[in-house]
Amino acid sequence: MIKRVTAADVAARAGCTPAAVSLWINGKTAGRISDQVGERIREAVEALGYVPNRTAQQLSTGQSRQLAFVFPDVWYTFFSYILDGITAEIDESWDLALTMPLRHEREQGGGTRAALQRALRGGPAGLIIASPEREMLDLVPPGLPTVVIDADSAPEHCSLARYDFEPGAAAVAAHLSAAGHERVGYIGLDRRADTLLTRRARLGDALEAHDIRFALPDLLLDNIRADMVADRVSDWLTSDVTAVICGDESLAYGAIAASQRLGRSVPGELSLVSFNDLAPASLIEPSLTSVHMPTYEIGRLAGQMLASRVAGGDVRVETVPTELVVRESTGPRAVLR
Amino acid sequence: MIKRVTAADVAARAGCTPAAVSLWINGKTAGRISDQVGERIREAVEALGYVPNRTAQQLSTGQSRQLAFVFPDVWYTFFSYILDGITAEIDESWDLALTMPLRHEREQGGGTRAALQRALRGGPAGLIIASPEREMLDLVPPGLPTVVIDADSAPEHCSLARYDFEPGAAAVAAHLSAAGHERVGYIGLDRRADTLLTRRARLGDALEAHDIRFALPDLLLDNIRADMVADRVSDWLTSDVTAVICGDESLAYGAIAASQRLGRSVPGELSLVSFNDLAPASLIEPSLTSVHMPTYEIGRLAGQMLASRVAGGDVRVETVPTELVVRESTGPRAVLR
DNA sequence: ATGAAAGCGCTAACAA
DNA sequence: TTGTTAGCGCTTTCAT
Repeated sequence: MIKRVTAADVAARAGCTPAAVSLWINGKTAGRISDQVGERIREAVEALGYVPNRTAQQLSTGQSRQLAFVFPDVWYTFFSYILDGITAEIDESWDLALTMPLRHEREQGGGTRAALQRALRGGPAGLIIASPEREMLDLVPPGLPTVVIDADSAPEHCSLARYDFEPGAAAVAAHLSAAGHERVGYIGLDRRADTLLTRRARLGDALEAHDIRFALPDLLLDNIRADMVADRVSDWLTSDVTAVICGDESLAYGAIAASQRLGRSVPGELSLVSFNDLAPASLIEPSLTSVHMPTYEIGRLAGQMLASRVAGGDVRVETVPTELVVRESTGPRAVLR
Repeated sequence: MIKRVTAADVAARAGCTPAAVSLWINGKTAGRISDQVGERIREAVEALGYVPNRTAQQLSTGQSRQLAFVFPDVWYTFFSYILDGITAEIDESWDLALTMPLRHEREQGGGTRAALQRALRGGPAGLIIASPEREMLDLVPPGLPTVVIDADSAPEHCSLARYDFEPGAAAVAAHLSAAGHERVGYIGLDRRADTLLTRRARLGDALEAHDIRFALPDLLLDNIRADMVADRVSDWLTSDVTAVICGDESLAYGAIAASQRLGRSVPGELSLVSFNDLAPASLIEPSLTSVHMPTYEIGRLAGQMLASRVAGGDVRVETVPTELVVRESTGPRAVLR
């Protein structure tokens, strides 16, 4: 760490004690610091460019001004939306420490537990965990204000902001059914995250209610890079299905590419639906029919919940609905050769 | 912060002093701690679940295990690539604290200075700053190991990893010239970042060498959201130009949408080129002709440079070339009505 | 209204 | 080889 100006330096210049500087800095000046001394301190702080040492403050008070945000993968724009929501709700007195699996941790699968552990050792005052995996949440110290985003459930002592996938999934099923589809396939992410498993489960229920069945075993991928997805999809996709549902938007881009490479046009010869619906969904060609998840909103919600929690408020659980946005990537069931 | 087990607790149980615990924890046991005491400490640490308090360590040693990464905007996937590169080069003993402008800071323009200040008060051992603005770098304390990414220049005491835009820009000019374009327009981002200004400057030089001129005043935007970009482009684009160059890929998506909305097909009636070339460039329709910037590689480079700098190595400056990737969004000059 | 002093949990220099 | 002591920079309680 770099040698910096300390409260003692300021005190020396202002002709008072470090304690007075502390009081003044923290605005606890009422009935404690006279105006003259206050003014001298102000001048000295200004002149010396004094900035309190957070580490010392933290050690002294036992309170950190750091909020930690743990998320599984840098590659999902999804987390940009959440982050944007969170930062809209917290003020500049907080430090936001983002923690994600390191590259080698990700390569050997997951790494989110390790990421959480690293986040914890920074001694945060509050914690936000996005799209956690099953085995992670038991690491969260009870007593640490925590909000979990995008999971079915969380420990008692954690606030929770989650999606209700039921309406979105029901709409997908109704939409595909109306278009005559009866045999579909599912492409998912190979991670044990609540949110992913639930999307699949709600979808399964909804499709069953419409007598639509999965005609291929699910394709589970561990990577969302479009080119890698495209390769795997090419080997998997057969003429057994007339529609494919992707558990996440990121997978759909590769699926579209693969489908076209195989000579099956979208939506002419294959319909494609996804979950997530971020900005690119409406930009690609064909634009993507997708279950919209209000992600910026859930980020704001999480930010609010954490702020209130850290301030001593109660644990809250909020659920926001999803809905289907129909675009160009779905159409009537193809007549198969 | 949660009440935790301290070294004193461990010492009490092991029948030694806190100092011995510290030595043992830090592996400085040679000739200092006997095997018997060491074993008792090990047992006590184990039984009590002792984890050293980072804050106290940091205050005591003056050394933090935190690396700070400052970047201007969550919305650029660009930074995901960099982050991916950085995390490939650092090990788990480091905490990586990401800092970006808060939402309200961004709204009133920039906020990157504020973000840097927030990063600094965490007392990082090293610093990476991506795509800085002109007035930021003077805030960096000399003596703090720092690497600047994606800027023309940096203070003496900072390492620098930058792009050479000259080859990319030259290729753009040659490509457009060969296709017969003579009048073009430029869409940029309204931020005083070196990288953006330099892209524009190198492009200007290169086009001039090919007698291609800017037939419209540059359109400078403060937002990269495709829908907002599209609106502004619609008002700006005229038949004076047959090709448009975007300073960043993110702008091109909106530009394509706007162009098509105005009834000018791409590339039939308008050619489009961008800088940056991230994954979506090859996925959208038409795929984007773009100046490729090796961003993951520059992230790794930065990670290496910082690691070596923190370990006492020298300041380094590295420059990586850019190159044009020709795809579908450019074609022969349109015959204008 | 002000100053002195203790202590947060750890490390490092010192003495024993 | 071990134990003691003095800080790191700040906050806070207690005298003055």
